Amino acid sequence: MTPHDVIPEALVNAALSLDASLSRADLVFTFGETRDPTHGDYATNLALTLAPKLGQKPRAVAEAIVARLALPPAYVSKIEVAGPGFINFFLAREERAAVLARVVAAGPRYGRANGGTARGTKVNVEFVSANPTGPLHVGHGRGAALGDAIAALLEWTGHAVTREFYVNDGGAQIDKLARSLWARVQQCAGRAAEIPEGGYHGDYLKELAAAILAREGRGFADLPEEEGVSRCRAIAVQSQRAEQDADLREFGVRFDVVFSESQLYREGAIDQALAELARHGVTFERDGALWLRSTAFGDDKDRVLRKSDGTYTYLLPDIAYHRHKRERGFARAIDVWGADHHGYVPRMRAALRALGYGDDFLHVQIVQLVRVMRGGEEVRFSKRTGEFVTLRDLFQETGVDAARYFFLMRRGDAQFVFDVDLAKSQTEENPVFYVQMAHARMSGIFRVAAREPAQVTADGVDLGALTMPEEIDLLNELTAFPGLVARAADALEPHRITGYLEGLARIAHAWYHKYRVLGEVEEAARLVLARAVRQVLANGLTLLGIRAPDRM
RNA sequence: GCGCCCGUAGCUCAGGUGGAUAGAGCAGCAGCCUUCUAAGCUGUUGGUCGGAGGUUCGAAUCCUCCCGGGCGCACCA
Repeated sequence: MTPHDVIPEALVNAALSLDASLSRADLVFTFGETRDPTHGDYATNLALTLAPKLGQKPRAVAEAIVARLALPPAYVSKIEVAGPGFINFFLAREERAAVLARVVAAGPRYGRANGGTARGTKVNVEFVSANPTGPLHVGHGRGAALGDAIAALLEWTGHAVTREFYVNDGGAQIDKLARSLWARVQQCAGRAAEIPEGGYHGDYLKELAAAILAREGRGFADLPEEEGVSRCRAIAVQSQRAEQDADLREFGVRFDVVFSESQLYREGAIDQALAELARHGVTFERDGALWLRSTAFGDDKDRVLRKSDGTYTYLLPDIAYHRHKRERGFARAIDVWGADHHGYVPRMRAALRALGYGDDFLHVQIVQLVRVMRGGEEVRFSKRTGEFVTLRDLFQETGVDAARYFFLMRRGDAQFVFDVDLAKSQTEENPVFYVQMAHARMSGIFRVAAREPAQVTADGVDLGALTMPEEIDLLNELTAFPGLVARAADALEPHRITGYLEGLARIAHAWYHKYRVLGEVEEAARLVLARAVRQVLANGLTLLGIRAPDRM
């Protein structure tokens, strides 16, 4: 039980006792850490929001609530009504230090939710989902880090999460890839051949073509064109998928499910989706094509599902895919998409409405494209010209930890400039090193003391010895962590965790620099504090998929 | 033209779903190593929250309009 559980509960009970007509739904208020220590440790605006409903002055309501507040004995040292009607709580010293016992007891699980409303809810997080037409670039890396962290946040708050990768292995892009590869095979065999219009010019197809000829023999180039293209298609998809998987694995991202578009065709899911849309009466024919009446569901124009040439647009398999997710039992589907797809959101949402799904089923998290800076200049990349900044290039240069951290330290929907030089630097300016260094320093204390952090507990230790301002700050920060994780998960915003870690690391560095642990009269208490700080730094980093090293 | 995202210190960005005097980090300036990592710490300068209205006890946050940037508006994916 943390102050975040205890005090709000007491507030609710006190408020309800004020007036018989009040119900829990009337009590809308915030409770949280204060920014200014003179306002105590925690504050609530309950009286301010309640006053209009009761027709009384906020400060009078606040006084009435305080008078009826039933908190455990010696829980707070002071409660005051301040400003326009805030209620400020000053935690008793023993209660503040009690967080250390909670951290020690929970260990790597500190910050995970162990109860609540959405326990075990099945959530599907689909991310990266790069077409198998080439290597992963830095934008995919950002999506990978973000999707993985969002999935982790949901796991930490008790959801049953499936990490999923969708492979577009049908459609025109793959056809172009296959024909581009076939052209490279011809060129490699010494024949004149052109990369088709809109095809792929990258060197990786040259290398793949050479490998094919080496493996299959030069007769491969003599196959009839359609057979050659067909075999190139299978080889190209398989090869690109294998490379993407290898990159992702090294980047620390693992998927539970890799789902192929072709599976939807094989299972008849496309036709089923089409039939269900027809059954809902939301399709119509015009100009030889089959359309979805998406304007009836918030889209700004109707959309083609089946083109006049009989083939399907991308929308239909995508509808079938999300219907498939629903039928697999997921209560929510979170899709992490690149910014270049954001115009696609309204029609997807409209399609799911047409199927009768609630708007809370699909959440599309847009991830803005990444610009890469090195040596003060922007590094350009383009699939068209074959010039790449691949994800692999990036994390091999900066390290996986730095790359992941950088991708996560900004909101996903904000534009982002990746400073390669900063990510590589091993100084305080680099936030990931700064945070990891704080963890390493806490570890260093135990190394010098020749003690295992796990063996240091709060049992029998006088935690009242922790009285310095930095120590009070640290205790408050540690207390705030579980609530922060919950809010970050709710908002699907991992960058809140990096911000928290930098703040915690800052105080930890200041504390470390200013006070000694070993050999001081406060040693026992400070060792417990160091252990708890180390644990929470590690938990936050681990959640984000970043290592917490014991030495740098 | 329409839609979505964004505009906060010189720079890069936070700002807990409307709260108290808008915060960090870099950069700048001034300091700190016989000590568990100076791979660090301390102090300090710096603001018309793009602009104008509105909603209310209270707005960086919500609404409207305008300015400026990015992206998207296919019988492509």
